[in-house]
Formats: sequence, C-alpha cells, structure tokens
Amino acid sequence: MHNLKDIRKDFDSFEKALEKRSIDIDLNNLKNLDLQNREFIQKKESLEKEKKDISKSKDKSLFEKSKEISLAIEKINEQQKIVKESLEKILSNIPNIPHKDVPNGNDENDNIEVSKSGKIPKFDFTPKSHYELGENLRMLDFDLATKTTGSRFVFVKSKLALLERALSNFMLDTHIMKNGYEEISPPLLASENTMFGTGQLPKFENDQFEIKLEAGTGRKFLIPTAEVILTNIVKNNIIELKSLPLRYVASTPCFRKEAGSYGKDTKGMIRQHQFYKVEMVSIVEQEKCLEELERMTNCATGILDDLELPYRKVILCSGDMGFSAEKTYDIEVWLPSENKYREISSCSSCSTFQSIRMKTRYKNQKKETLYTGTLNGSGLAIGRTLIAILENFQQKDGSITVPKVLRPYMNNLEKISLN
RNA sequence: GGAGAGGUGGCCGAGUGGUUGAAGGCGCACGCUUGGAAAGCGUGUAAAGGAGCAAUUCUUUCAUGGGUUCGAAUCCCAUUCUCUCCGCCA
Repeated sequence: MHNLKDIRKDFDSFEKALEKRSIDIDLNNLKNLDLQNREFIQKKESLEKEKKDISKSKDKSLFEKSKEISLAIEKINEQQKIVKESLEKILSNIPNIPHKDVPNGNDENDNIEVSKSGKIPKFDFTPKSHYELGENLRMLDFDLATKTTGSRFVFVKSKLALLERALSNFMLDTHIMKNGYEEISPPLLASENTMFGTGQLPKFENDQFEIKLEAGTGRKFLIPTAEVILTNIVKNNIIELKSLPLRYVASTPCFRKEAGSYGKDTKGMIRQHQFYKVEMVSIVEQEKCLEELERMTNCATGILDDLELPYRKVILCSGDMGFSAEKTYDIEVWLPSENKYREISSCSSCSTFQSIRMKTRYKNQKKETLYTGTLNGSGLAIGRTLIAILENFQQKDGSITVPKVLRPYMNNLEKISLN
C-alpha cells in the first residue's frame, strides 16, 4: 500500500510510475476523495478544539453549546466515513510501483535474462518428462491423488518422497548455517488481516483456500506461500534498529487455487494445488532493499549451484511482477523434456509496500520512525526442484542419479531406480 | 462444550470520571564519572493524522465499535483476541 502523503506530494509522477503496471485505476477519483477527506478533517478538528476548550473551562453555561457541537461532529463523521472507506478501498487495490531498474513490458515475454549458469546436460537418448520418469519408477502417482482428492494433486512415494524430504532439509540447513536465516516452523493458516498485510487480500481472494472454522472466529486461509506468515511476524511492530535485518526461513506446504490457469501445465507436478516450498523472508531498513535482494537471490542460486542444476536469472518486466513487488528476479531451471527454462524461484523486494499494510516500522539513527523494507524469495520450490532433478539427472534406463550434496541426507543413496 | 480473568506507550507494568499522553521500571540516546569499560548518577525518549516552506501548532489514539456525561483509559453494552480451570480429543 502506498502512503497518501507521498502520492499527494507528487501526484503526476505517481500516476506516471503506475502506468508501467499497465492497469487502469481512477486516480482522479482518488485525488478528489483525498481532498474531501481532508476538508472533513479540518472542519472536525476545529469543532473538536472548541468542545475540548469548553470541557476544560468547566463553565456550566457553555455545556449546552458543547452538546450542539457534538451533534455537528457526528454529522461530519458520518460523511467522512463514507469518503474514507472508498479512499482506502482504492488505495489497497493499487499495486506497488516498479523500481526504475525494472524493464517495461506486458508479460513474461518481456522479461530480460540477466545471467546463465551451469551446464545443460546432453543426452544420447530422448529425455523423458518428470512425470513419465516418476510414473515408470512408480514413485509419482497422479491417478491415486485423483482418486483420493482430485486434480492438481500428487502422491510422491518411496525414494522420491525421501528425495523430497532431503531437498527440504538440505535447503533449510544451507540457509540456516551458511546464509544466516532463522528457522521457523509456522502455522499454515493465516488470518484475514495477515493476508491483507502481504497483499493477498483483498484483491486476490479467488486464489486462496479459505478454511471454515467454528462460527464466531475470524476468517482463516491456507497460506499460498510461507511469505505470508513469515513476513507478518513483524506486523504492528516498531523494530529496534539494532535487530535489523531479520531473516527467516521456513519449509512449508503451500496451497493455491490456481484459478485462471485452467488447461495450463495440467500434466505432471509443475502446477499443483499443494506443494512444498522453502521460503526466505528478510525485514530490512528501507534503503537496503535492493542490496538485500541481490543477497537473497544469491542464496537461492547457491542452492542450484550446489545441486549442479543449470539455470538462468531473469529480471521480471513491469507487467509480469506480483502485486506487492517493486523488483523481482525469477530463477529458472532447465527442463530437458520441455527444452526450456522454468521458474523455480522468485525473489522480490516489496520496498515499504507490505510494511505500510502491516504497520511495521523501525527507528533509524535519527530516531525517525520509518517503514521497513520487506523481501521474500523461494529458496527453492521443492516440487519443481524435484522435477528438475528427475529430468536433468535421468539415465537411459530411467534411473536417476542423486546429486552429491543430497546423498548425506538419503543414507548415501546414489541412484534411484526401480526396486 | 462449561466456568473465570484480561487486552494500557519499543517492552514490562500502575492507574476507576476532570491539564493522564498517561506513574514506575526495562530498553534506547546523550551527558557526567573512569586510564578505559562496567556500575552509578543526570537528562531525554509514543504513534497516527491535519495545517504550515519551516520553526511550530492542532486533533485523535489506553483491543475494536457503540452508549452515558459538559468531560471517559476509568462507568454501561456489543464484538474480537489472548490466557487460566473443567470436560472432550490427540
């Protein structure tokens, strides 16, 4: 969310910056509502002052007048409430402003490759897709998931389940011991206000799974990413400068409706309603966002380096970025069966956008109260890493070589094969 | 499901109708002290919003929303969240 004060200061450049997002929002309406709102505030405040003075004077002859003022204030309040509500509604639906580094563009085709790394494997046979490999090994079972649950779910079995667990542990260990993140095992449900804090609500309610609890309790949602719950750790806090930066990591299941992606990636486990993901979150001083973004992205690519998987780093164009982000790097891993790179991690700086929603602040050296910067990044999506390993490390006989760094996590298993 | 307690500043914690934005402590900042540090002592330290180029100033805020009153952190009602005990389940 944006600060109205800042928008007001330079309305035109705000409007211009938003154009990059190529969505239309009625900013004139916003401008007018803001003007009206402030008029109400001024009227109200002068009345309140008058009333306060009467009360302080304890002059009984003025008590009647004070009552009248109260009525007048009430009237203004009613009018202001309407204005303020629509103001906030508009405001909470405006996305973050893209950073100036961010290339202009409409969709993923306009993203720009920043770097490439690793060696693309060469096969003397036609490489199979992850779901062929997994099904042949009898370790990925989509039909079974359909039977028990429905589409876009999968059973991972046996050695692949072990691999999935190993990936989670390996990634967590790396981020905890090497990269300075604190491990968190968080709740998988988030309250409505928490979902608002990171920007999933109100605009993207359709993508969320809501859980019905007993009546009388607030709304609860399954987290679509651990970002939601990790970032909101600092909701409503004023953090002391010396405890920044805060870095959290968690490995959690994520739940997404994937509404609007019907027919997309229906085969295999690229796009599921439920998947594991290791998520990093950083809370930093606002001017350190971009620096932290580079650091975080390196933490993510470090995992791929360790796993010896080929990947490229892409900077997202303005049209492809998420609602809360000011700048995003996607890390894409090479998938032999598709002969292209696919997203495996997304690292974003959200500048103060989420902090304003969450009311997360810190005091700088000058004792000014400022909004923190927040960042989040996958490090990495476990399901997709599993896919990448299956496809990149497949052998002609359909077996899978286990990446070296994972073997200590898998009883030194070197190869996954039938039996 | 039954019974009870409570939500106050960065944190802890006083405060039951009138300069209370709020005692005290912790933390933090600065200063004194010291060879240096610690301790000790002193001073300072809420947020949001409005007006103003600014210094400044005004309003609001003691979970949230209503009510009583000239006046509410303090009284009344509703909601919400947290905690404790019993039951139930794991």
